[in-house]
Amino acid sequence: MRRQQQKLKTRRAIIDAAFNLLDEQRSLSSISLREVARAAGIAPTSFYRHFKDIDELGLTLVDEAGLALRQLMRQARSRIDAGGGVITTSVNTFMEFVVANSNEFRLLLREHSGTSPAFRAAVLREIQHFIEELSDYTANHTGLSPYLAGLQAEAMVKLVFSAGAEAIDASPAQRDLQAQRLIQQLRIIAKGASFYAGKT
Amino acid sequence: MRRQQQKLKTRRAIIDAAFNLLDEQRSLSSISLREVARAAGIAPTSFYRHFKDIDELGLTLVDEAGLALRQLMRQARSRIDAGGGVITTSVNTFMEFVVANSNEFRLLLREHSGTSPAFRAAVLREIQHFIEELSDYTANHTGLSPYLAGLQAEAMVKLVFSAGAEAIDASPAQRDLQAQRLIQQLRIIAKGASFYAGKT
DNA sequence: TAAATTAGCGCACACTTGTTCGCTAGCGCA
DNA sequence: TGCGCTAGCGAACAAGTGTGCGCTAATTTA
Repeated sequence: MRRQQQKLKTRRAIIDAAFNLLDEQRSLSSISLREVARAAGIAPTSFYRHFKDIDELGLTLVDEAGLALRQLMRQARSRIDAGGGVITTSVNTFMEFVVANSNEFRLLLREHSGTSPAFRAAVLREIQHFIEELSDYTANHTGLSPYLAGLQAEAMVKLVFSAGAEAIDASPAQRDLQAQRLIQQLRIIAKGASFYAGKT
Repeated sequence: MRRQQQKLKTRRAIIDAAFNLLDEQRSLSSISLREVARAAGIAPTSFYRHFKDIDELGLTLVDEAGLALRQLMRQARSRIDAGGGVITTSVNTFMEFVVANSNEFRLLLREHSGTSPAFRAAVLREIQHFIEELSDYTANHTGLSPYLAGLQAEAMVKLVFSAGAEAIDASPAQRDLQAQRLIQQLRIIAKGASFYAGKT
């Protein structure tokens, strides 16, 4: 059994090494197999024992990052149930994630508009998941029509991701300001949507 | 004088060649100097007669794309003055640009979240310009406070760019649907903002 | 007309890249 | 204990990269 554990361990080493390479200046398409192997402390050829491609590694990274974000949202929802505004709690949780897992978020951000169709699709799946969850939540809690809830959720998620993109390079003070602005913008959307719901 | 004209001509050839390379699968950081030179019909070393770096070429491309977009918005404003809804006209004009100049828009989109700080800053400047213009416009035409107008403009521009990112890979039918959704979302924001203006 | 400038080129160099091919050392099962 | 399996390695390859150097040919200037 110790054999498989060792294999999992170096697989983890590869993944972690790749995440660490994805800093401010690097993207998935710009890191090389050899570079990852070097950082993971293995020979370039050993990489193939764990991943068929560097693309396969990339998809794994996107999945891991998306999973981390999804887990975060569950955590945020539980906090909401414990009290506190929906919007404020969600935004603060999101911002915490962006700061604490900047490389993961950067990965999602870059590959969302990146050059690889497969990566783009993978990120889009994650975002769509996000929108659906938020849409269901607001439909249940506000009585908005499913269509309007979806419209609102889509707009909100897009704004949140957009704000996250700015926050990632900002100072803590700037980040607070951006969070405040974002919260106000989300409230505007919520008000606007409820207005349209009342009209129809 | 014919000497300088020739130089400008090959400079243009380089720029155009680079734009043509920036298709669905390529980004600024993934195109090589030699590749651009090959596409422009010159020797790799001749590239240096026109640009110091490939980064200098990149900044030139960002500037050109931003300029094209700005010119487009002027055109949109003139159409609005001639009649037609502000939101509808702007969205339609924007979508036309995305389709007609997909490589230019893709460039802005990718480098907005790309790996080069210089490119990111350049794109951000263009977007900020956008937001300011829209903010001024709405402040003048709706009587919203400058702060609220800015908040609204920022949210709108972010949504528009986000929608453009999706539209670029979509079929014409999908694009129409996305445009419709975007228009509704922008109206929601407008309504929400006016509500907040009335309250304060 | 003679001299100076310069856009463009070919050659060369030192690197980095992905991937194939045998090989070895050691774990896991019988 | 002995045998099979396999994670990991080193060498090698063909291809691509950025960039420095010196040259040519033609335009511009004096």
